[in-house]
Amino acid sequence: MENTYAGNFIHDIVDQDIAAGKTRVHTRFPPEPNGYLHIGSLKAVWINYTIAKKYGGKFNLRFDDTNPAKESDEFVVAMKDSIHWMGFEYDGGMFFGSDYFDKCYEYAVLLIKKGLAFVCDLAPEDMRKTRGTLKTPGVNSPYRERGVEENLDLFGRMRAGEFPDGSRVLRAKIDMSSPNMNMRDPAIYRILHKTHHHTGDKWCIYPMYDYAHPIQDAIEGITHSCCSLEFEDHRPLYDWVINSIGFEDKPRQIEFARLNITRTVTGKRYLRQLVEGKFVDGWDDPRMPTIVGLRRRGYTPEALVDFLTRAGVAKANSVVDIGLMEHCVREDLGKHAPRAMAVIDPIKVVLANWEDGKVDELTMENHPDHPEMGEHKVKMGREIYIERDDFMIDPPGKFFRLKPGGEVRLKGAYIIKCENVVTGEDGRPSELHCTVDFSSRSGSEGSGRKVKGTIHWVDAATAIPAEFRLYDYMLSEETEDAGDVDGLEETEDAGAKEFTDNFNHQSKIVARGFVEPAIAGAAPLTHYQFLRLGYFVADPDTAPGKPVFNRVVGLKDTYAKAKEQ
RNA sequence: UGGGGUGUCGCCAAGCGGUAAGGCACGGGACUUUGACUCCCGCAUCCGUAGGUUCGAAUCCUGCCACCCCAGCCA
Repeated sequence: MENTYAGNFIHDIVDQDIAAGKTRVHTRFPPEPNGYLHIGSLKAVWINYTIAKKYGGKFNLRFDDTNPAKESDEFVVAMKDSIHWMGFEYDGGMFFGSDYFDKCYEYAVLLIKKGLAFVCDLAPEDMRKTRGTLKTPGVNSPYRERGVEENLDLFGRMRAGEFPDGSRVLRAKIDMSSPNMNMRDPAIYRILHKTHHHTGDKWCIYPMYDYAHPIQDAIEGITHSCCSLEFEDHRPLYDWVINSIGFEDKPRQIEFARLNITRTVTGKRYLRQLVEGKFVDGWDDPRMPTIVGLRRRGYTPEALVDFLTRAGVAKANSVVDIGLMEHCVREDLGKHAPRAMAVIDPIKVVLANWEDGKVDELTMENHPDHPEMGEHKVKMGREIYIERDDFMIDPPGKFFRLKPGGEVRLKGAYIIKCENVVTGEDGRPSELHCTVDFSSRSGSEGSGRKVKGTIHWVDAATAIPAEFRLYDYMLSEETEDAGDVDGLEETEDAGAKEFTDNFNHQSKIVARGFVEPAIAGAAPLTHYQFLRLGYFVADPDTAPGKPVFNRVVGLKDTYAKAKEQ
């Protein structure tokens, strides 16, 4: 897509590096496999992937699995699938942070020998106490000046499994009075007797992110390591590790603002809570901002990339209106989705002057702007269904659709006139009796006759019952954005409670109506525009003869809007 | 005076000393066998704020204000 959208400051940085002599570009996406890929993490994939492509470089996928307590293969597989579906090819290869555990260990030994790391016996709470506060410096660990030999011996025994979890750590020896908390002798290895999803029981000590990440980047030859803003403070430590170990090719960390979207939650912790608490039907529930969820909701990779492109990349914290994301699918689907007819909330219409048993066959275009997409046939008999909303017994103001004594065009068929309304026991109209103007048949001589409104319909005799799942946003309008929710997390329980209270519990509605036979057997993930109803996608739950469609986005209904005011 | 960041239209976001791009949203009009789509047109005398430098500043300098991140043996 041609883009007149905002530039990307990271490209400027890479341009400068190239001008300064850098000869290649290599990026990576390093997720921890502890959840499903969502739109927020997709931004990171996209940024790193796009930079590699733009500069003819390689892109790696690397699972950052340095904490066996939180990771699993289910998530590895799921994330890979989502990245494949998006079409982001990791031509630099797929790796695991755990592939480098041997190297990490080796370098740790090197740091000890250089006098840049030491084994600390402080208990976790004592380490916290001696770290100081944001405004006061910390104090040196009593174990800080341990000799190299003793450190080597202790570290070796940590690895051998001689000590229990939490009893000791390996710390980088930097500066306990640094104003940057990350530099106050951070732990770089901890003891964790836990089976790793990838290395099994080979290790009982695991490197910390701040130590392992720069090593992983350096070993893979990464040149530009793009991550989110909260790691800015970690960059000095990242560079410290690279320089202390002495890597020749130094990767460079660049930070960008994460993606926030109104009425959407992207913190993995909260998403997990929705799944585990059964607030949604799973990680692929269409209300979820996961890639699998968005896919089931009808988003296409093209629409998602377009959205990320338009939202832009910058360093200012921001919340993008979800309307922009919807605009992007709407635009994509508007071009490619075939048009078809469905009725979600049906009311029966009997065509009084239609000869009993007569069946007409009408031709419907698949797309008004793309004749090459062809057309399909629709049968029509004496009884049809129209949308209940398309009829009003006592319409206020300008109402172009069907009303008593009024005329309306049935899309692709005839103009009908409402002669009589049958009222059901509940007081609502239950059936409409109309007469057909046979001379107005679409495509015929008389089809030029204009009436104010045109509505969609399905043939009662041949339409197939279908289920329509209408999904709303996960957060109500009052809860403006993810930030509102993330701000609640002070205490785990209070945050959790308040978050689930905020979840939009009315966000899934199931309607039962009809679709025309031609699309009843649509393959999962096939898109349609059901005319004014909006864009729909065939759900994977669809079974033979039992179509299920999810709403992607509705069309604007300016009449409905005017009515509200 | 802890440190690190960020502040440009309702929401994103360009701009890098020469006199405010673009997208979404919104408003108006044209078109229309769905009031959608599409197409036109409009939409910041102003860049957090107060000063300063300059012929000239959103862009440079200084002070202030606001918001975000950091005290995990998480990532």
